[in-house]
Amino acid sequence: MVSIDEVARLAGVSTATVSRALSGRGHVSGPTRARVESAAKTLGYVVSSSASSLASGRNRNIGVLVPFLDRWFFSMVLSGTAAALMRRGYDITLYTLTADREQRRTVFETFLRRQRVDGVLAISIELDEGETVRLRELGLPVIAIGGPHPLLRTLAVDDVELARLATAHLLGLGHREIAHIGASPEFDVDFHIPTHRRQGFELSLADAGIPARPELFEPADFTIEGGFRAAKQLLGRPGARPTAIVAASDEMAIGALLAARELGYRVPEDLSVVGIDGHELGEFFRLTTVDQFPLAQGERAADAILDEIEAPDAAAPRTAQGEQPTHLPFELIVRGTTARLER
Amino acid sequence: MVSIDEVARLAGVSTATVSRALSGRGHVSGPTRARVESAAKTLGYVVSSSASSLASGRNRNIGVLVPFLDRWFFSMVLSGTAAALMRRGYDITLYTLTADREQRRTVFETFLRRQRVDGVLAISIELDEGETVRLRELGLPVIAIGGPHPLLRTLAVDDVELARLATAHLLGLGHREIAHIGASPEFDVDFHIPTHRRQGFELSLADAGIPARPELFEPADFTIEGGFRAAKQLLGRPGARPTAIVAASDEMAIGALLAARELGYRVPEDLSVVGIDGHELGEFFRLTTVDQFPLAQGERAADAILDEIEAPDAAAPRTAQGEQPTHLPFELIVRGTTARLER
DNA sequence: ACAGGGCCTGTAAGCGCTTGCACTAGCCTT
DNA sequence: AAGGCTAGTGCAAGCGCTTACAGGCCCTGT
Repeated sequence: MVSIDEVARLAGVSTATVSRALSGRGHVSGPTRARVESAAKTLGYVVSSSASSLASGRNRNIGVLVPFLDRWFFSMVLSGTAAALMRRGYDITLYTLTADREQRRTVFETFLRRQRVDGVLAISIELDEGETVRLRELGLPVIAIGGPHPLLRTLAVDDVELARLATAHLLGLGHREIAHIGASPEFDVDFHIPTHRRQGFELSLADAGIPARPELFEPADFTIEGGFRAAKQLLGRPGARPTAIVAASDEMAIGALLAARELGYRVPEDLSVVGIDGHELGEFFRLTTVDQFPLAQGERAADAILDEIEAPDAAAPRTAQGEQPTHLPFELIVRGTTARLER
Repeated sequence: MVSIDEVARLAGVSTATVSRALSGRGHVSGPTRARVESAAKTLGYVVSSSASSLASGRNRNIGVLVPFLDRWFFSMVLSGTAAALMRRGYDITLYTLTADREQRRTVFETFLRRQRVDGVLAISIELDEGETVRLRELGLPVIAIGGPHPLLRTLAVDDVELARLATAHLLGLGHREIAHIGASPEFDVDFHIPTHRRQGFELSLADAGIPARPELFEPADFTIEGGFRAAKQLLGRPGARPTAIVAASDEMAIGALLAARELGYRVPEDLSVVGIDGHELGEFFRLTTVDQFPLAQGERAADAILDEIEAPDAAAPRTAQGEQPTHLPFELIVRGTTARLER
């Protein structure tokens, strides 16, 4: 591997000047910089990250914590993050946090402490207090997507409002018997997303003067299959037939769609269904949904953390612990699974 | 951050001994090792990766190249890789290779040359010759999953056999009019996977003495929607109605299932459908498929590269360039979408 | 009893960069 | 005209580890 000395020799300057020319720090005259750059290019020189990190304390590397890689939502956020970081010349080191406490501990106490990253992005991941503390103790910028996290700077959608928007759409179409497919209590580990969405659903009904009816709530597990089963319950039950369903995720909404079809319901004529998330399959199923733009979420978080790292006054944003989460945008996408209630 | 000197002082030994005790290289007596370990634990010491890398040339870090993060198959392979690497104490640095040539070049010429990784895993990614050469020039172990790659050590399933197995299953059930949903030619960039699967399909038919009928082939784009459209073509066409379909991916098979349902076919009574891959949605749709265990593929590749890196005789495996790809296992999973042909 | 050979440990020389400091030269103030 | 600045460059001291080398010790075989 070619080293900085060879570049310095070829360009006829000291290694200090090469370092300054290539990193853009300190003063280097135009012609000198050009000579150095051309020498580096000729030799195919790239700074050694370990030597550079050791000397400067900077890594050009961000640690990203994710709970799963194989779920659509997280993949999208991660995609956005990866693209944005790469654009700005940063590497991304991936840490998958499973439920295995022992392994999680290793991540926080060993992997993240190797001084390999300049900042940490926690994507949609529930952290216990110890983990949060250990994260803060790294002394690095940390940004969480999805929250709230009491002690971390957080970017999150307002799940209550999200669900409220979905529900209001159905109300606006004249529906009154609206069911909700949410999550079983044990799924509520995830920042209470299901709970918040259920709250939004109920608040929206309340706004319209409609009392919540427990028999129109059915828990599921955020999968297509779960949504399918829940919808079968909801639609197969004697009495109380809803004319519309708000599912707390697009996967569950799609499951509901398939269930409805199997039971002979026409969608949207006999039943309206709205989902939440903006899942890629939504388009095929013509699913009306509230999109939360996960790709953009990832990009935004990546840019935010790099801004924080590269900010001259690094102190400012991090002191703002416990601040209100920054709210991310979402949008109702009306497609073909919701329609005005005919009576 | 606590440094090795503090640990040395607390344990009453030299930094050299601390390094040896903690890394397991060289000889350290039992009691000394114990003292060092306890001192390290007390102080919460973790070796600085940059200092360690600079001094030793080892990074405990593997670069992983993927084409997409948001497709189920790649996510699964990556999941497996991440889990296996973490188990063995390695970090994983992720590089997403898009179609943007310029950006790809940066990855090969800058990112990967920062001497940050000890090896590279190329997951299901088509590399042009220049890229392959640059990869080899890194002087690091490289393993590709999915191939073949002429110049790289490769782990891959035999796509011809995969499709052959799927087709043979239908033949074994008595089907003779079997259609195939494969890929449009422009999708063949991916190692000719579609082409190979089509070959397997046709070979299997030939084995049974059945001539290939072009009207029973329909191209699609590997998505549910594509499979749906293709199946509609196949099943809606006058004359030549197939009694079974082999789809080159589970997503397309699911699309076909939905199309069949919409056209009033009962599956599997009127139509058998078999997919390929082992997609998570397969279970819900009761899809018969040939599983290729992507998670295990990722784990296996990770273990293989670590073995190569940690092997005492590092020379051996890498000389074997251009060797035959190691073939990965696959297995027919019979579920509910295929049945014996009733006549 | 003594050479030979492990085992265990310390000393110190780097690994390849970055950056504080020193210095020079030119330019701007006053 | 003198002092003060700033830009541009080089020198050299680290950054926090790893490891070759050397030395001391103890065990073994003959």
